[in-house]
Amino acid sequence: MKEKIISLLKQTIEELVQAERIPECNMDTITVTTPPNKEFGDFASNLAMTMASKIKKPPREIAKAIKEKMEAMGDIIERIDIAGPGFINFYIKPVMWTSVLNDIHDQKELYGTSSFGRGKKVQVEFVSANPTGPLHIGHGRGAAVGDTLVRILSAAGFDVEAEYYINDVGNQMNNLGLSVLSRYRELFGNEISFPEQGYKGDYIKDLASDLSKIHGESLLKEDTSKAVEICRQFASRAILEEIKDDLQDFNVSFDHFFSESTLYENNEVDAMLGYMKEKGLSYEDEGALWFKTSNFGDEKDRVLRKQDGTLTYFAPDIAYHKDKIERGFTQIIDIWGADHHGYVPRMKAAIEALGADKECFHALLIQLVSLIRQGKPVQMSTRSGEFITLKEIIDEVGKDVARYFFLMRRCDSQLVFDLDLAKKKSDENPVYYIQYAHARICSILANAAEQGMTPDMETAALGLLADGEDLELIKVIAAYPDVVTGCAADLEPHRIAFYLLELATAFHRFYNKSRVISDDGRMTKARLVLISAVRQVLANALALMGIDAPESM
RNA sequence: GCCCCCGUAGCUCAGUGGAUAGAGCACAGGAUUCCUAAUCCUGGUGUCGCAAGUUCGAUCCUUGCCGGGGGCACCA
Repeated sequence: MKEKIISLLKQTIEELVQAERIPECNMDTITVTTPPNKEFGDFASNLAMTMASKIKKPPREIAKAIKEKMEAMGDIIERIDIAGPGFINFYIKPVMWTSVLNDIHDQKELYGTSSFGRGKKVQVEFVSANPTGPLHIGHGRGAAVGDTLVRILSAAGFDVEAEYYINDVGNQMNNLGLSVLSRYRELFGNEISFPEQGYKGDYIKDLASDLSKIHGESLLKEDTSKAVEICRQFASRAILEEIKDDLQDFNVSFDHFFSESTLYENNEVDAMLGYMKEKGLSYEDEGALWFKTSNFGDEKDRVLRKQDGTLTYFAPDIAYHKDKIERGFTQIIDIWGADHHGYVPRMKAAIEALGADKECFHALLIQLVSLIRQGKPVQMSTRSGEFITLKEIIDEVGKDVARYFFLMRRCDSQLVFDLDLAKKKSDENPVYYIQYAHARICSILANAAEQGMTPDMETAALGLLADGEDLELIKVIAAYPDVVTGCAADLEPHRIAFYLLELATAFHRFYNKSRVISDDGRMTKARLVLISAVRQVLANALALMGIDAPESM
């Protein structure tokens, strides 16, 4: 509907320009918004005010010219008001709104999708936790945000790939092997000092125990380096499988798991270093190899290869992003924990140095999650191995509630996850409130079906809905496509969560004021079409968040 | 010291270069012979952290300050 107003407005301006009533102007900046108050119409534009300074005419005069022209050509518009300093307020003919019911009926689960993204290739990389331990609650937020963003971008017409980068090379992995080996030796009574930087969680003991069932005592006799290698491989594979299981239980899926080790196998890291040298972007100093990130806006240069000859984490990461660029993505979106924000300028520098447009790279930073149980914070520390895992959260509150809670704040806002609220099956819990709206509609539709009535577009008199509570509800579902494209354009998945709450509220209000199945046969038919459309939109929006739409509760 | 994010109702948080800044919770009262009461309705509160600047217009943009969190590695 908003799109229709914008195109009408553009057409009007063009005609006014041709008639030389106003001079040429830029049409791309036309904005149409939903006004803060119903009294100001269904849509409003501040166009006349923004044009006023450029063409040196009073805004109300410009608005008047637009109003006269547009009112004459509108099948959609009932009337136009000029208000305040020069707002143009549009009032849509009530009957026009009911056409959205036809759209929803025709498009079903595709209602809300668009060609906004024009099929552009986009990659979203998220979670990417090292396979050194189970996913914890912080990863959960990243997973919920990333997966939902992928679904939204896809709905908005982008060609999206979801990728998980596995850091399966380097110190952390060695550390994992050492930790498991120590626990393994412990099992056989060998008192071995546990590595200082080792992983202390109980899952390490479980892995050691599994290993002992396969290998018996044989690893005790191996060289330490070989034993560590065996432990490392066994543990990282097992942990990665567990991560994948957790993600599946969380309704999160990836198109591609990208292993860091393949960068070395395919010589991509060396190739990147060669590229840097060739372009004169790297230099040797104090025995280390540096990358001139300061040429691209970073505050200082960064080390690629350390004095001891080993590479920093940054080096393979550049090679990884080079690989992404070469795969032809027009947008590369990385979802990181907010503690990595200092890493953004150097990654942007790398993207630019690699010859790509730095605007194509977006780092979405996810703020911290803290847990509250019985009003008290739950202490967590990765180092001590005391952290709440994603699996524990899912087991305790369920996948749907967890996903919603992770998405009910803006990404850059810290999140307090209240476990008691999450488990409450009452009106305080927004997830059940929303799902209940869907279940209620299903229940009404089932009752209607028992009486031999199903929603039928052909025979329903939709004109009956162009008023009162019915119209209010229609306006909410009509806004849905704009919400989806808005989320995609600004990379803000949390807006779906807020929209769902708004839609559920609108439906519950409608339910309490109006009966769907009544003695009035014509109204019953029309409202069955209406609630069936509402159900479809609830289901579509819930699907974007990866949350179930239950038929009964 | 430098950098990033946040600061909006009692609490948790949305929101916007524009019109009277919103929701949920909490608190109080009310609604169901009828499609699920996991529901709805009615109540009111704001120095949009502080100050200056840009603007016809700033809670929003810029700068400085205050407060909270995070980051400043030849760790990953």
